[in-house]
Amino acid sequence: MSTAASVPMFGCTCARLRKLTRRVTRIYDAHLAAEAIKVTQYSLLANAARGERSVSEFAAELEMDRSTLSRNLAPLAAQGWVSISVGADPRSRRIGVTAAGRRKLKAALPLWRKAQCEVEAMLGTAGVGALHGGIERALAALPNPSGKRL
Amino acid sequence: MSTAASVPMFGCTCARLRKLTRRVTRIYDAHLAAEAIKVTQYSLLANAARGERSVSEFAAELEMDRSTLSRNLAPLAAQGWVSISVGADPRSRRIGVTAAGRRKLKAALPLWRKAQCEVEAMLGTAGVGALHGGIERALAALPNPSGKRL
DNA sequence: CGCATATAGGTGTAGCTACACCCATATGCT
DNA sequence: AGCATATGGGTGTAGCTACACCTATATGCG
Repeated sequence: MSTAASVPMFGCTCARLRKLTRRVTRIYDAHLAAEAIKVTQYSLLANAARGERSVSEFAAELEMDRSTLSRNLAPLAAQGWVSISVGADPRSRRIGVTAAGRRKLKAALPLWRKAQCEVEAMLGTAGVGALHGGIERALAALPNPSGKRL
Repeated sequence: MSTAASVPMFGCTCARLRKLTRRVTRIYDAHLAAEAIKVTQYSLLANAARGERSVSEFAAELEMDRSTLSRNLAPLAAQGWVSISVGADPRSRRIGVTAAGRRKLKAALPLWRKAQCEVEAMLGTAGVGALHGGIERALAALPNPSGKRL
């Protein structure tokens, strides 16, 4: 019977997701504030630390618009945490982490860990498992919007 | 055994969540673009249609900063979709939907539905159930950051 | 009544996000 | 070589998000 069709069965998936994201982001940011870094920046920095890449490659991994990534990198570069150098193809840029960036990462790690633990504690082992399961499943199932090349 | 403690067990919950939110938001926005409205605005409008409320009440329900809500309402007011009138307490504002707002809502509903159905189809009945379950569970379990009153 | 405090909402500032479009360089084809 | 096209990245514009702080009005108490 496939329980009818998708309408008031649940609320708007997107809205629920955004609401949860707002909450979770606030929790992480509250912890990371002591190191004056936001969770979005921390994630970017941690990701950049996994190896030098071009803006496009980086953006593709994060599934973020290239222009968004460019802009998000700007404050990190301004702080001297990431390096942006010209690649072999002079149009391209190599995004990497600086020594200061690694130090920042190291300093922020325990704060990130506290946030992560706090969330997991509140959710409970089963809750966090269910949430991550749902997220991973969704990330695996949802392709990017049809023709769009972001 | 409680599978160790929260560190590399999963990636960063916040980052995963944000990534999924980016993807899902793009899908909804792509569909709603035909009516020149974003999913965030659609949600706000639909929510406003449930009855006139003050900015604070509205913000509390959405768990959104009052200032964020104020700003997000501005474009809707500019389009003439929501009304912002002075309440009994002259400091307060009553947020409501206009006739044009209801028309917009009506016009956008099928587009929203298409987006919702598309996501559900891609996730599958089980997938969407798991995701919503995880989200609802998390929303129920996570309090707002300690002392913060947003 | 008059003042201290609390509450409602907005501003300033800063960062995240994306689409449309642009410029520069690379690449492929003739 | 020369030109069409593709690719890498940035800008313009617009909206979402939140914290710190401000203003104005309401409320409570002596």
